[in-house]
Amino acid sequence: MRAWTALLRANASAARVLSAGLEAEHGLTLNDYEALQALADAEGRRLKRVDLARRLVLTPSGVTRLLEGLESVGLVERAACESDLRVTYAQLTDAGADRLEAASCGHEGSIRALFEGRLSDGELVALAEALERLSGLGDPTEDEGNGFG
Amino acid sequence: MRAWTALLRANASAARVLSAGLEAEHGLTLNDYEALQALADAEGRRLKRVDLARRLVLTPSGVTRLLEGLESVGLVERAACESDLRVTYAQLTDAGADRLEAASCGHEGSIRALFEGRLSDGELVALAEALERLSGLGDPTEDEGNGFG
DNA sequence: CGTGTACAATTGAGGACGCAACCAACTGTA
DNA sequence: TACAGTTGGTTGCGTCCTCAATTGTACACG
Repeated sequence: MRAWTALLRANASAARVLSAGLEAEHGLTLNDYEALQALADAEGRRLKRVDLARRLVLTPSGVTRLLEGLESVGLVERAACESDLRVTYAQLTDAGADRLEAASCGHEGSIRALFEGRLSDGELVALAEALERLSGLGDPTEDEGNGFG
Repeated sequence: MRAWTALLRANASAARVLSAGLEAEHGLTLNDYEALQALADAEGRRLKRVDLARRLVLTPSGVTRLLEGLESVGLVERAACESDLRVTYAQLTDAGADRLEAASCGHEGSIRALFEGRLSDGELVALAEALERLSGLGDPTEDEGNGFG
């Protein structure tokens, strides 16, 4: 998760503004964008749908619906898993990578414009780190050595 | 906005857990709770609907629907404004104050339990302060001298 | 080799919320 | 008084997301 992702979650109105811009210019919602980015960062440009859900802080059903849209326009496709027939990978297509590439520059600029002058780089990092530490709070599956109990 | 409110916004799963508990025990969603609290804190225990919307980071239509529920169970009622016939106040009733009182202790305990061990008090304050500084980010009505521009 | 439990993914139903459009009332200008 | 522009509030509609239930597969255990 990039540094500012958690900050956007805390700021509904900022997220809306960004999402609207992204949608107008590239036909992507903020969640679409983050899904593409998660896939682009992943090994082989693909992720199990369950893992993508965790990464986006969505339920599996939310991911199914999110990917529906991305699959229908060819930015993501399904890929089978050889070792486990239950899992379906979400695989970033070349078109998806291109779209992400096209959107990322403007998007990151928008983010910088939003945060600039409000938060120093140091603060941004500290904040993101602290929020990161809280991520998964309240998640029933949270036992990944978070320095807890 | 209390210190942890912004932190909950950044943590969807934690917010869901709290909301579920609140709903099971007191019949209130997290937003219901925060609306009651905003009214309880306000002068005369009442707020213009527009102001409540800003406080809860909701649009006016969201507030209309949120208050629908609270009005239907008698926790909030409508009150007219003498000087401006357009405005309707959301007025906390005695029942609403009682319900808030009943819920607050357990709720704050739940929050403490969630955050405890992850964040020191100092970190909590620093984080909340920084998030506070970002609040309203992207809001078109943001011209309150945020050191921007 | 069946049988029970766990898990990935999807589907149907419903909730929360934003946006756009709307109405009513306030304000300033002439 | 007449009119335009702004603001408070509500409603219709669409979107996104969760929850609960379901299907198909994996894996342990007798």
